[in-house]
Amino acid sequence: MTRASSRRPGPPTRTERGIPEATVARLPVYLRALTALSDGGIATASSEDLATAAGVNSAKLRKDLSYLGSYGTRGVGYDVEYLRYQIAREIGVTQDWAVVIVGIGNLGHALANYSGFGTRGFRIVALLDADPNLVGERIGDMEVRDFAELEAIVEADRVSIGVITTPAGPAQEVCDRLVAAGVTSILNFAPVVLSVPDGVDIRKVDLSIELQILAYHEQRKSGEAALPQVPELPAMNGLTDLPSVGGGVGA
Amino acid sequence: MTRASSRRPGPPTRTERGIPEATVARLPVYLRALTALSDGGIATASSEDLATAAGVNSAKLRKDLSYLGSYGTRGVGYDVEYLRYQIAREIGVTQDWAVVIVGIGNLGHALANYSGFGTRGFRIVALLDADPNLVGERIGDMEVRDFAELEAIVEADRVSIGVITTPAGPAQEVCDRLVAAGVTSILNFAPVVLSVPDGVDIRKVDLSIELQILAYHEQRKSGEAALPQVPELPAMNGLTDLPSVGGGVGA
DNA sequence: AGGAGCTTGTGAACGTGAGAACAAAATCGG
DNA sequence: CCGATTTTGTTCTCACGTTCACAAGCTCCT
Ligand SMILES: NC(=O)c1ccc[n+]([C@@H]2O[C@H](COP(=O)([O-])OP(=O)(O)OC[C@H]3O[C@@H](n4cnc5c(N)ncnc54)[C@H](O)[C@@H]3O)[C@@H](O)[C@H]2O)c1
Ligand SMILES: NC(=O)c1ccc[n+]([C@@H]2O[C@H](COP(=O)([O-])OP(=O)(O)OC[C@H]3O[C@@H](n4cnc5c(N)ncnc54)[C@H](O)[C@@H]3O)[C@@H](O)[C@H]2O)c1
Repeated sequence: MTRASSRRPGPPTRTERGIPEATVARLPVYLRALTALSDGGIATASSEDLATAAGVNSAKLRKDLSYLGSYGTRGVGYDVEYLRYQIAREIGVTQDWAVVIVGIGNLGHALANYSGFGTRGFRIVALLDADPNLVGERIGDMEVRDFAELEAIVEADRVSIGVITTPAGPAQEVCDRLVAAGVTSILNFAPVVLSVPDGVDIRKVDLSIELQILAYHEQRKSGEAALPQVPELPAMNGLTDLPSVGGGVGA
Repeated sequence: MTRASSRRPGPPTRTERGIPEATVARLPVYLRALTALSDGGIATASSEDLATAAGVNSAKLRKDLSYLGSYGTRGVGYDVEYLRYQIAREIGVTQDWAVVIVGIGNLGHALANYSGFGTRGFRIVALLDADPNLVGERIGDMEVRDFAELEAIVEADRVSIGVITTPAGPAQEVCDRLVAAGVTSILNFAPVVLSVPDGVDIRKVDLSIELQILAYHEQRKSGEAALPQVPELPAMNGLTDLPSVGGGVGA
């Protein structure tokens, strides 16, 4: 509210260091590309190089980077190490974030075994499950602990990120417990829409949805003019016959 | 190119049954919400009900559904079963799609054990891995087969969707093999940017990126006015000193 | 039969994102 | 030291996505 109250069509009125969501979502990709270049011994890279490595258009990449500041050198390009550090700082992965995983079944085990976290700014501090048969099991150098310990762990380790890999049924309940315990960011793998209060960020990873999106495009590739234009299929009749149960869904 | 070549501000010139990507990405969510309502014995639901269940704004939901046709009844709402069928048909999950999974490590095992596919329009026809020690292992009612069998399997089972859960290193090579074998849609879990020819769709699921996006917002929540405005940090000096290795990244 | 009350489908306004294009800045060769 | 060359940072324009707001259409009650 300090400046830019004129509300003119001008530039999107980026709120004080506010970076567009679309850009935020690409920064990690750039970060990874830079790390790869760095590991390959490359010290300097142009926006074209980086864009290729990240799989985006170079104009977009330059504009994205311009939100962070002017970290390139005209006529030369970007210093790989320097830019990498700046992006890491902007994202917030120069420090380590403590993470808990709830629901150590198929997927939870896979995540627990995954080594790619530590190297990327995250530290798994606890594996939690409600099943007494699982509690105590060792996975790598960690041990599955009882979900009841959640609150104590969140407080002790200053956990701000929680990962939900329970079945869909208990996911909302688990989510509520996480939020109540003080977790303010949640990554959800369960196929449900979780509701959280303002101030809590939530992202979901949903395999079925990804596959269905692929299926849609796949169908259009093969189908094209194959299917009858609009099948005008089964019973639209059922509707008028119904006693109109409608209305009350959930809340 | 048939009609609407006037290029006027008018409606987005939806190409013959072309549904906006953003809408396609939400249809699976609606489908799931409808299935839940259906299982709950609800026969009719308003756009408001559906929107709540799907976690979106009701105007958006109505507009999304309007791309499929007019399947609702004014003053009443949508017939749950009927709409569910129409969406499933539009996405293409009234038929089953054959899927292969390549790379049966931590994540591949989890996916192989996951029961949520069959019920959603997908059928896993093969689990493939290059590691001879894994080949032959039974997972559920399937057996891990050698990656060399890929081409035969793709042809025999008309596989159009492939899932990559190998490490990042071999992912591009695996991807190329899949494409060469005839797979035209790929879901990639490896943290690399895969390049594919036109006509092949690719989607990625990237855990680290999701966590980093959460971290960014998390940092802004806690930080706000805590950090020094622009740390103006380390060596931008390094740049001018360098022999300017720049240029040749990859290709 | 006619009007009251809902709820859909969509037109229009607004906001965000992508990409082309170019001026400004830096290097390098002469 | 100057002009050619390279590559960034930014401006402008167009496309896409979201949300509001309301007329059209349906049901139900009187
Ligand atoms: N496995 C996959 O490949 C896969 C793929 C896509 C989506 N998913 C989704 O991910 C989630 C987990 O899948 P999975 O295959 O690992 O399931 P799973 O059944 O193997 O594991 C779920 C775990 O959660 C635990 N749990 C249940 N209720 C709990 C509670 N209230 N508090 C704490 N822990 C609890 C269970 O004890 C179990 O260990 C599911 O929602 C599933 O739909 C899984
Ligand atoms: N495990 C996780 O939770 C997790 C999380 C995020 C991302 N990922 C990514 O998913 C991928 C798989 O992870 P993971 O933990 O299951 O790894 P993993 O090492 O356990 O499994 C990889 C499997 O791929 C097989 N493989 C290797 N090269 C192959 C080839 N050329 N052809 C066929 N198969 C081949 C290996 O034999 C192995 O079985 C990785 O790219 C990883 O970065 C994993």
